[in-house]
Amino acid sequence: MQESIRGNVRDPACPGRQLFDLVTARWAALVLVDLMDGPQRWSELRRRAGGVSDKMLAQTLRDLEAGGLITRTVHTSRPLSVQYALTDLARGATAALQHLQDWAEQHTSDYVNAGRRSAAG
Amino acid sequence: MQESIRGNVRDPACPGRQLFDLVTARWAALVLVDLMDGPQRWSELRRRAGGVSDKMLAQTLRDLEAGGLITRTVHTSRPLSVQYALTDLARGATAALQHLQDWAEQHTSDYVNAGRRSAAG
DNA sequence: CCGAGTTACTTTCTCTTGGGAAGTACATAC
DNA sequence: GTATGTACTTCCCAAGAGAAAGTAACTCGG
Repeated sequence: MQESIRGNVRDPACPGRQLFDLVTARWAALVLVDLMDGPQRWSELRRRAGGVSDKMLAQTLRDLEAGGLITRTVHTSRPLSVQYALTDLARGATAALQHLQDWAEQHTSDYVNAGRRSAAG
Repeated sequence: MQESIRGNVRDPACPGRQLFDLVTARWAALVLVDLMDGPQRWSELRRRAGGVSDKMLAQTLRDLEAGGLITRTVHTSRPLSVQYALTDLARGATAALQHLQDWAEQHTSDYVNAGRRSAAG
């Protein structure tokens, strides 16, 4: 059994905060949710994340792997492919991230309307 | 009744994606969860966010207000105080963000251990 | 009235970060 | 040899983030 060390997200020096920053990072959040549909390759992730650059995808993937949230598997097949998959550790985070995405998609209209408050009355 | 326009977080041009980026922004996520405990003042938020600079807090707060996620109320009392509070729109997001923070705090040990994989065997 | 302190920001300066695009390595197809 | 495809890496430059000082309105003390 693991020690029940509870991190503190409010403390910038706590690793728990780093973990929080890691999963809420600009591209990490998108990538993690994409991976909920199953393991995926570089090119798939790049397409689905929508707007990510090669450089940022590589960096995001490496950070996520270093943090133990995803695994990287190289398949030395003919054109060479690499698969990325979620670890068990990541599951809880992706669930919350998925809720956040659903919320954002469902409330898109409210958000757009909030930006036009001056024209509302 | 609102139109049921569902945003698409994968599309970088969709306002739903902007909304997602807004709530997952570095400091916005911390501030939104802090505000779940009730309306708070500038100095409170600054203390609780842990490590945010004045500039970034101001910018985060303004972005959040512009997006309709928080309200800003000025109390022209003696030393001057400004209170920030969540809007109804923000509620769904803060709930998910809270889950994410809880997850990060609960799995801090796992994260720390993942970073030491080379010493594990 | 003058200076010090408080709160809520704004501005400036500088260093880090992020995006775009080209380059690399390996293999296939022609 | 040239073009295509996958999975990255490197370089350059502009946007962004942090530190710290400055600002504005008001109060207290002398």
